[in-house]
Amino acid sequence: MDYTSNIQQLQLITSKFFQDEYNTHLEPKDIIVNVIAKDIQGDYSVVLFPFLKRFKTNPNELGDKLAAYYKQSAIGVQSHEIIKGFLNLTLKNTIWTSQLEAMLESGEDYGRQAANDNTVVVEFCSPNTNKPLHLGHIRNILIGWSASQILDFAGNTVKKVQIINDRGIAICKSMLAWLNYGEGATPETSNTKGDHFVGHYYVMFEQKFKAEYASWQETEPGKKAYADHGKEKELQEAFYKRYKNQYFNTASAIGEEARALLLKWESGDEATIALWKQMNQWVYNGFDITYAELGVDFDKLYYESDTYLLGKKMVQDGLDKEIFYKKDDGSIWVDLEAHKLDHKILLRSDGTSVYITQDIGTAIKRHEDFGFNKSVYVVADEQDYHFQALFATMKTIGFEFSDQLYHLSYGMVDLPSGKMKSREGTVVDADDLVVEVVDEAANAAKDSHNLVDLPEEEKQSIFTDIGLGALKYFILKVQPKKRMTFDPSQSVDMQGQTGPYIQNAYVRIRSVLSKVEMSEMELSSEYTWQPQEVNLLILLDQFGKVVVDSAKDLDPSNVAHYAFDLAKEYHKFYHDHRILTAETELAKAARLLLSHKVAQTLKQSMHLLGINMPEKM
RNA sequence: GGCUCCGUAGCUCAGCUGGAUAGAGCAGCUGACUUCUAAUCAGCAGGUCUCAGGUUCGAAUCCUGACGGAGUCACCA
Repeated sequence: MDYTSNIQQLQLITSKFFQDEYNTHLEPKDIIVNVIAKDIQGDYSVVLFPFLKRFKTNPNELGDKLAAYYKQSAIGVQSHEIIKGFLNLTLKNTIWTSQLEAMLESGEDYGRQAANDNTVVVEFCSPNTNKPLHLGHIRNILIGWSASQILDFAGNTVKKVQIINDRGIAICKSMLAWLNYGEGATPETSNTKGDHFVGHYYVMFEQKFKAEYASWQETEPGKKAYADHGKEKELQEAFYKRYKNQYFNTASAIGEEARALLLKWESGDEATIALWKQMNQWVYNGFDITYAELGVDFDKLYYESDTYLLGKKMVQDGLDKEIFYKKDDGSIWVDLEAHKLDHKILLRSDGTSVYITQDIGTAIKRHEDFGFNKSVYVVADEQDYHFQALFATMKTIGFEFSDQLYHLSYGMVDLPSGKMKSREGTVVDADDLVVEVVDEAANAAKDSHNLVDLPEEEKQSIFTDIGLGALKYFILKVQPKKRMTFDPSQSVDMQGQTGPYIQNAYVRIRSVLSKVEMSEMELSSEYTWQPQEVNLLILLDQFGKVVVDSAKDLDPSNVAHYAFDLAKEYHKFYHDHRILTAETELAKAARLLLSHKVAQTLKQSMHLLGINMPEKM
């Protein structure tokens, strides 16, 4: 917890050097210290260029002075070399021993940052209740979960929440289809997972609607709509695509029915509410299974049906205070031009709420509940504008905490064939995907002699860890803001830069450690660390910085790449060095303890990604 | 069209708060298991960092502009 990395120490001492020698204050963090590039002699390098002009000196003079200063300080510089403006340092062997000792002392908490007073709310997943979760939700969930873990490990108090969009026209569509065609079926009678069950009726509604729309296009009113409203040179097909929503709201019989159901819901019609509750419950039961499969949970759930009224009230208040304005048709708007945005509708002319209305209510409730220092919304980048508008609206209303709202925007997931389109049935279902990756892991393990004797249940648990490890790592290794291509065949790869590769490094270590009594092992300052061991120590030393940076940027991919680098370096070390039959007892103990720390750090890194480590594979 | 984001090896991605010769993995080709777990390791090959200017000791990284791709600009969410 109070571990200070070598780079931090070098920065601190260098800052002190400039204070002592030049009577100038430099922020330690502004002093550039790098891990040395491969193929160059040394462990760390200090970049001298930035100081040369300022202190009217040259690299050799400054470098020698600095090196001399280091040598009398605690950092333990063994030797130095000045090359092209870089001061390259090799640390004393004993520094590595003492650093590893400090790491071991921190145990599982190595890398964890001291607790601060910040509460961070992280919203993620936030599904609609009319259909099952898909690949897009999976990226969302994994990013949100991992960001939460990282924030927690970085010292914050974290609250994981979601807003469930449980009301509105979408769920009414499913309800209507069930009423008309369900014949009283339930998830139990049809032996279907609840969310899929409800989704089935949603799809059914869309199909019926589509058919109705197609035949309407052949009727006189349908043709007339094209003639009247079609733009010049607009093809029929394009027009009808554009006109679909309007048709739904004005001419569609089935649309009329759905909207009538929504009105009944809003007026609190008992039977409608009961059905709505029932269908939502089916969906929640289904979601819960998916969350459990993915290994995620939430601290608090918000429901749109609970928050939209507060949102409406805030809009009314804002109107009363003339922060917002009303158009002649009765719709209420906010002018966000001061924020370089547009005008945004807050309430429809019929008084019903739109998306942003409930988001206002939700933000307020959330602030009341947690008094957060930061509230993070994990939502795809297609909603970038929406969140700008939401935050600006909150600011316009006058909420101080509006500056603490943050949209963690992530890119949408594409398939190799292009965009996922529900209409074309190319959406990858979350549950199917999980089954697929776990099957693939089982398939890859069928020849493993390490698992043959295990009970079936234990094997299944390992396959789940590995399959999910592959899937989660594949998604999390990409920076959130980048759009990513999801190639199903690549996502189940278990070789190279993958989750299983990292898990394998851990498993190898665990296997070795299981053959000795670790409590008898002691580090000795007599042992001279080998280059590959120093490489591992350099990586381990950086873990805290990785945690801090990842928390600051809300970027799990940073942790993912770190875990891979560490695993890769370990695999190499493992290949080239004997551990249990090391040259000397000193070497054996040193390597065992080093391996132990690597295993712990790998496990912790993967934990931050929401990935479990199996003990065998 | 306005605004926002992205553009690095055949493919998937790092590196981006400016630092040394731009890195991994996959795919391709060569090798290494009677050995602590080969889901591993080593090697070969693969680049105009989209392009053009600018800033500077130094630019994949910062700025400007172009080109290419995506998103958004709903009384949808």
